[in-house]
Amino acid sequence: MNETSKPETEKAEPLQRLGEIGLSNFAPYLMNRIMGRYNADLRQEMTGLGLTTPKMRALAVLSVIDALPISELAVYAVVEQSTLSRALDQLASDGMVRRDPDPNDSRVTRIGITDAGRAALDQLWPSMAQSYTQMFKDIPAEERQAFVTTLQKMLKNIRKHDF
Amino acid sequence: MNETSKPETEKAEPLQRLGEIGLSNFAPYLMNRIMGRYNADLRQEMTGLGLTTPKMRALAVLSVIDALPISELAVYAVVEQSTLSRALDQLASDGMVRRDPDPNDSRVTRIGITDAGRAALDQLWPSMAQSYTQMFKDIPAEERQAFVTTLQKMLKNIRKHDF
DNA sequence: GATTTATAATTGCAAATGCATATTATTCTG
DNA sequence: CAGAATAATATGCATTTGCAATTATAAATC
Repeated sequence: MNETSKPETEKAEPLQRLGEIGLSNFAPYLMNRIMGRYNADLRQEMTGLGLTTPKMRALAVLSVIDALPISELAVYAVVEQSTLSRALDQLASDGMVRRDPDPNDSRVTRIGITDAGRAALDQLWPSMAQSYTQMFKDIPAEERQAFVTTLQKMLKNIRKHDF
Repeated sequence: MNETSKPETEKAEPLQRLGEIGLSNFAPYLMNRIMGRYNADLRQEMTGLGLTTPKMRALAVLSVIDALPISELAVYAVVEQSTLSRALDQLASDGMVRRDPDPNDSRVTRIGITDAGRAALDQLWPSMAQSYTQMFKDIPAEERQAFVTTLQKMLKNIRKHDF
């Protein structure tokens, strides 16, 4: 049961259909399902803090990598650029981020997280950590590690940017 | 490296922060990133077929499990019930699904996929399969299998329903 | 170095989304 | 079995979203 004979023609598998694979064996389905739950659970918490998913994601990324150009932040945060632009409007008016003009390229605006931004994220973090814990309940450290390693490979495979 | 000493008090780890873990080691981040890319890539294809993410997801689920009540379909498809309701309006008027009253419980409507629905999904499937292939490029079968197994455990851990 | 091409960010707008609620049907309780 | 609690679906509405177009700057080309 490996890639068998085929010499040049690459794979000639007859393109299995979803029904044959089954939802519960189709990784993208499972991942969407899991992240749907995770994000929905978090949304509740966020609402209380006046945050939305894009706003939270921006803050989360900035807490790790500060002073990113908006276009890069959009990639890291997995938010459409125009959506992010508006999320930043709100975050800025709430004093959670700053828009700093890039000194070298006046097209770019770099986003900085403020203390208030960090504080908001700190308030949310326990919920995120809790969801994380729940998600990996009874999954041993070794398996978690292998899982993350696979995810990293997958991201490399499909990302369009170098980060 | 197991759950160690702690008797009653559960875990006493000081709650590592995201900055310490790093984005690229935080599974939920990676999963969101990967699925964001996957979904965005697919959206382009879907637009050509007059589909949206909720519509496509409904069709995909129905291609595997037909005649689901709307509320169950919403769970499987990872779409808000109200959003799904409207997506089904469109699918129905495009002749891709049928709304069949449940004979035993007149509150429920069961959704059936039509030939046209299957046909639309068939048209989309190559793109989905292609994204899938790309995503798992150079990841050996064994590792893929382990990955899916972990995903299945995770779904069990966080889902709110029994399916 | 003027002109074309590419990149960053914002914004207008139509469509999609999620929440709360309404509506109808079912089940549970006493 | 009447009345209350629960469940399934649809809908009103304010907000959010994504796409396309716009504006402003930088880089490339001739």
